[in-house]
Amino acid sequence: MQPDRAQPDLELVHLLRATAVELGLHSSRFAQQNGMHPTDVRALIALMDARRAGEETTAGRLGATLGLNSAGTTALLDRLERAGHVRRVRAASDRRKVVVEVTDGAVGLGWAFFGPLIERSVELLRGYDAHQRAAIREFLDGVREAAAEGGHTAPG
Amino acid sequence: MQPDRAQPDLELVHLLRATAVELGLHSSRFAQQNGMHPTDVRALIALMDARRAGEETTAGRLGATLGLNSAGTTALLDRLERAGHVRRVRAASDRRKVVVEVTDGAVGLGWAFFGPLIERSVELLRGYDAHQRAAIREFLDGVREAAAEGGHTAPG
DNA sequence: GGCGAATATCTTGCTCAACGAGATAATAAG
DNA sequence: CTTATTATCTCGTTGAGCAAGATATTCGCC
Repeated sequence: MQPDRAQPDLELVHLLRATAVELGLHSSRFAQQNGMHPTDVRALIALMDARRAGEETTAGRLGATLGLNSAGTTALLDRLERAGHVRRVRAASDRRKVVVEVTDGAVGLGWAFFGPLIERSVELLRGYDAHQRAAIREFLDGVREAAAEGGHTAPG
Repeated sequence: MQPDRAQPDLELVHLLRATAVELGLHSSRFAQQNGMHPTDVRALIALMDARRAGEETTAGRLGATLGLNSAGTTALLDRLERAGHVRRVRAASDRRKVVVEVTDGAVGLGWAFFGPLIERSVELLRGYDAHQRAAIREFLDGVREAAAEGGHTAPG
């Protein structure tokens, strides 16, 4: 297991890592441009993912997804609400619960920033045939699973 | 540009993002298992990358890479040195500079944790032909470049 | 060779995200 | 109606990172 084998496959693995890093930095820029912290962006993404899946997100569930304790989750929601990115709504069914709703403004902000990147990615994918897309899908899914082994943070 | 189009290409973009997130969480677990913070792991990775490329890394250069100011960089190096992951060595040519060296222990720690994931990734890649690998490489590289482009402006 | 400017790192004092512990409010069980 | 459970919030503390400035080394100039 030498660290420096000039192997084409290893180069691709490094490229995947570099891409992951660059995506993280892209999110950081979004955070900084809007006076937010990385955690705030992660929270908004988690909330939008849940919304896309048609699920309600409570404060506790969001905190668990992000790996925050209750105090941190409260502070996070305070920041996001103060900035107008989310609304706290007491659940009608169980009034202990606080359902977190993303505002339209935050959704628009996210699309304006991440939209171009997503569109560019889709455009890139159009250039490949079914065989190639299957390879991309399988490779990414395989790496994702391998990385997820040994500790699970429940997705939304 | 609706957020919820059930489009195969969009699914692949989401998969890439999910993979990037999972790789980030994998690094976080490494950090937590070794009593480190995310920044410390980023620093070690940057140092090992530089070493792989045969470059010396000074304190200032490392801080610039990570986006830390000098105070933060000093504190980071204090943590890493206290934990035995790096050594500070005054450069012989310019004794103002501090060259940061990763210890063998830290390298071993990193390989023990990230090695299996890298090997699994290489193994996955062996299953694809040149055509498919080219697609993976081009797609990842294209997304990386798109994400690296700074000029995305959010609406006011 | 000595002096001031430039460079690289470290020190000090502060801010704020996140933690632990526990309070408060609402629901569920007996 | 009383007690246990669940969901969120409050209070006090820790520590990563920042801004500003101190310290140490090198370079340019004469």
